[in-house]
Amino acid sequence: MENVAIARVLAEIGDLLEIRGDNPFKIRAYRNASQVLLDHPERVSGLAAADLRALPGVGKDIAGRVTELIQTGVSTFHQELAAEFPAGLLDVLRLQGVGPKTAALLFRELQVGSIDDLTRALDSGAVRDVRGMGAGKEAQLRKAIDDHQTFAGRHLASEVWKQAHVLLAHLAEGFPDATFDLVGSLRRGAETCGDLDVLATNAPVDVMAHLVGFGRVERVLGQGATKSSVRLVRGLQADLRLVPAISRGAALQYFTGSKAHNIELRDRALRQGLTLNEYGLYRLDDHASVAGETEAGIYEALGLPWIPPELREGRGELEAARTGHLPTLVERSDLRGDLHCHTTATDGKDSIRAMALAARDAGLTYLAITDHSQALAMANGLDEHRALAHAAVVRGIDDELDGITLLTGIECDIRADGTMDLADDCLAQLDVVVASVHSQLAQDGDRMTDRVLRALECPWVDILGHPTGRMLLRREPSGLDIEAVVTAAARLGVAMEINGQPHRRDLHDVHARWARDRGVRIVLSSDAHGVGGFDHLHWATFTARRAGLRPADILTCQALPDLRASLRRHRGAPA
DNA sequence: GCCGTTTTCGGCCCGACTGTTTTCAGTCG
Repeated sequence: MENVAIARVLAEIGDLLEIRGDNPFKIRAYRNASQVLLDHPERVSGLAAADLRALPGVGKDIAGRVTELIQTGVSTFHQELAAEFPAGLLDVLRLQGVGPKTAALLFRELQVGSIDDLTRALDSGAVRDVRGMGAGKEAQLRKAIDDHQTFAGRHLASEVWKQAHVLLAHLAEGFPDATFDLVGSLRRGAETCGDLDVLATNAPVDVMAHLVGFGRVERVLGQGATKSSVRLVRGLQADLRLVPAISRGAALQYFTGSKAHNIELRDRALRQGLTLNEYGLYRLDDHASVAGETEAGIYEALGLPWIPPELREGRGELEAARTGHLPTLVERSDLRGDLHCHTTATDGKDSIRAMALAARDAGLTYLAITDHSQALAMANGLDEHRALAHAAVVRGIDDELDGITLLTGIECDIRADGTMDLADDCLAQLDVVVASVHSQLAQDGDRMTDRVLRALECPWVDILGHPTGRMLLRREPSGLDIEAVVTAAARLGVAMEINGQPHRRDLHDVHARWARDRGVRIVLSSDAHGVGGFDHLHWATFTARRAGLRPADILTCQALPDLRASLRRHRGAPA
């Protein structure tokens, strides 16, 4: 059983307990444990009972439920809870403005068990007659159902980033002396965002009216003196918070999150006789302010170094900070080269020369040209003959360029049976080979794993490209057994890619951290298909930072001579 | 239900906005 499946059951237990009105701390315990399993890189079903218990937030009871799930595929506790309420009530719970009390009330008074039931109840006028409801609540529920149908789901971080900067420009135009900071999951470098969070300081209350007047606002969800929410075009919710300048550090900390990180940090504050909110850090006894103007000051007052936002996910970063084990994370400026891009020879939009100059402008000192191989006929993939001719052209252009070195290469398809799409003697004549799966992604897990393991055995494969094949918000990862692949890659000296295309971000941060810990060397790649594509390295860097990677963990942070020597073809398998 | 540099029992993060309730509960982030 996969971790995500176990985590889903635990989370649902939390939801059902909440509708039942159970102990809120018990509900939190199930949700905590769910998140812990989701973040855990190893398959929990393979853990010994003692190791399961050792996971933070997993105690005797939850460990028992997880063990039952692994052994029988179901949890009797979960089934008993689920039998108390219709399954569709959980959809009602997830509507904006509907919490456990409202869901339980609607079920109890009106037998609402699904969103369809709720729609009927609204149409019949029954909802407004329930005590505690009214015409306002009725309208709110109608809007929530409307939004649920139109705007279900999350948004790709790169899309949110674009909208964020248009919004920031609008805000700054109205209030040039104010400071606006992007916070929330976007600042933490997340892959997708549920909403867009902006913090304002040194601004008057009028900034809220200015937000509401923004041309891209479709609907105002709430407007107050310090907090407003709007729905922008494409369904993205934006929240603006206003605090005094003296509280900017505390507010940055607070609104950057994550929730799990903040809860842990507040807990730490309480144990030190302090209380932390978005305005500052205060002593519990006399409410004297201890810190608040800067974010680093908050952490410092709690006896910790400043923690980079990308690490604030409640995955042990506070303990690492306390004991002086925070890594010095890689930065975009540490990247010296890129080993994955495409040109007009296949499905890229720009020439070899244009790509080289763009890479140089992006601060890189080397670039591998890795067009597709013949299996990708749609992309005009290269056969052996064309691949070698293309390499000769790349070498010729390299001779004419200053300030950047071009490497020859290929992104070679891994065929469905695990053989490489180009002959060994062709691959051997190139500087670098990225091996990737592009077809038959729906293969079952065992076949996909065997396929990739076989490809890694090819001695000319230097890098495994976008290992799981996932497309965020579009396509699930393949059934690949990532543990088996990581183990093989470490043994064989094959590097694994963090592909920076905003839809891929593949490897995922949890897997990247795990691969690094097992001795796999990581490569950050743009997979650029045009001169603008080198921006993707920012997203690859975000993922690497979330994984806790340092420059020393990443091959493409090395200068070219060292990089060459580190590639598998020159280094072979580690001893 | 989990957990312990005060604790194996008694805690468990904190504040803003909305709608309806005339003093606050529910929801959200």
